[in-house]
Amino acid sequence: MFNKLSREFYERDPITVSIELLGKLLVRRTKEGEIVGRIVETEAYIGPYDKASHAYRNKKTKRNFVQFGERGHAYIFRVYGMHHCFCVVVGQKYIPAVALIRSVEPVKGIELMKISRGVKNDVPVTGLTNGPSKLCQAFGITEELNGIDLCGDDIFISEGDSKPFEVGRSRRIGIDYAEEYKDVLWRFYEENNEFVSKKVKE
DNA sequence: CGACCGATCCTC
DNA sequence: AGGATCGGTCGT
Repeated sequence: MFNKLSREFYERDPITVSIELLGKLLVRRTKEGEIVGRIVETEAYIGPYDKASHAYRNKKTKRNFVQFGERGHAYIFRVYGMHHCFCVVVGQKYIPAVALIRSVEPVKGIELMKISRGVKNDVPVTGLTNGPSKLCQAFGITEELNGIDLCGDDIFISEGDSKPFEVGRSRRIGIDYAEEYKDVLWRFYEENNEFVSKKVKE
C-alpha cells in the first residue's frame, strides 16, 4: 500500500533530500485512524556552518541532539512556547542537518485533521496544513515524538505518485537573524500548489 | 540564576 | 500590527 522511504534515501545531501521530499507522502497512524499528507514545501538546515540552524557550529544541546543521531529520525522542537515544527534528520552521518517539512496537502484523514486543529467542519481545507506548526497540529505531532524513527510504522514518509511538477525555491522563512545565511535559497516548494504556506520574492 | 526571544499562528 | 506563551540558550 505504502512504499516507505529507506534509510538510504535520507543519508544523502540535505539539499537534494529536501527537494526530493516534495511530492512524497507523510503518513501518521493513530488509534483514531490514518492521516496522510503530500509534502509540498520544505527547507534545508545544515548545522556546521548554517547560521539559521539550531546546530550551528556543531553545537550539541538538549534541544538539538537528535540532529546528531541516525538519519531518517524525526527532529521535533517547540517554537514560540506553544507551537511545534517537524524535521527529518538527513545527510551524511553524523553531521547535524535536517529537512524541515513546512507544508503538506491533505490527502487522507481530513476530518481528524480538523478536529486536531480545532476548526469548524465547514472551514476550507486549504488552511489546515499550510505551515510547519499547522501540520504538526493537524497530524498530532508533539515533542513526545522527537527522535522517533521514520523507518518505523507509526509515522513515516512514503513514495507518492509520479505526477510531474515544477520545483520553486526561495529564501527560508523566519530566520532574519541568520546574517549571510538568511538569503540562501534553501526553501523548496511545488509551484502553483495552493497549500504552500506563503509567497516569497526570489 | 535571570533575561531574552523564537525555523509561528491568529485576531485585531 | 501585536499578542500568546514558555523552555532553551546564553550572559552574568
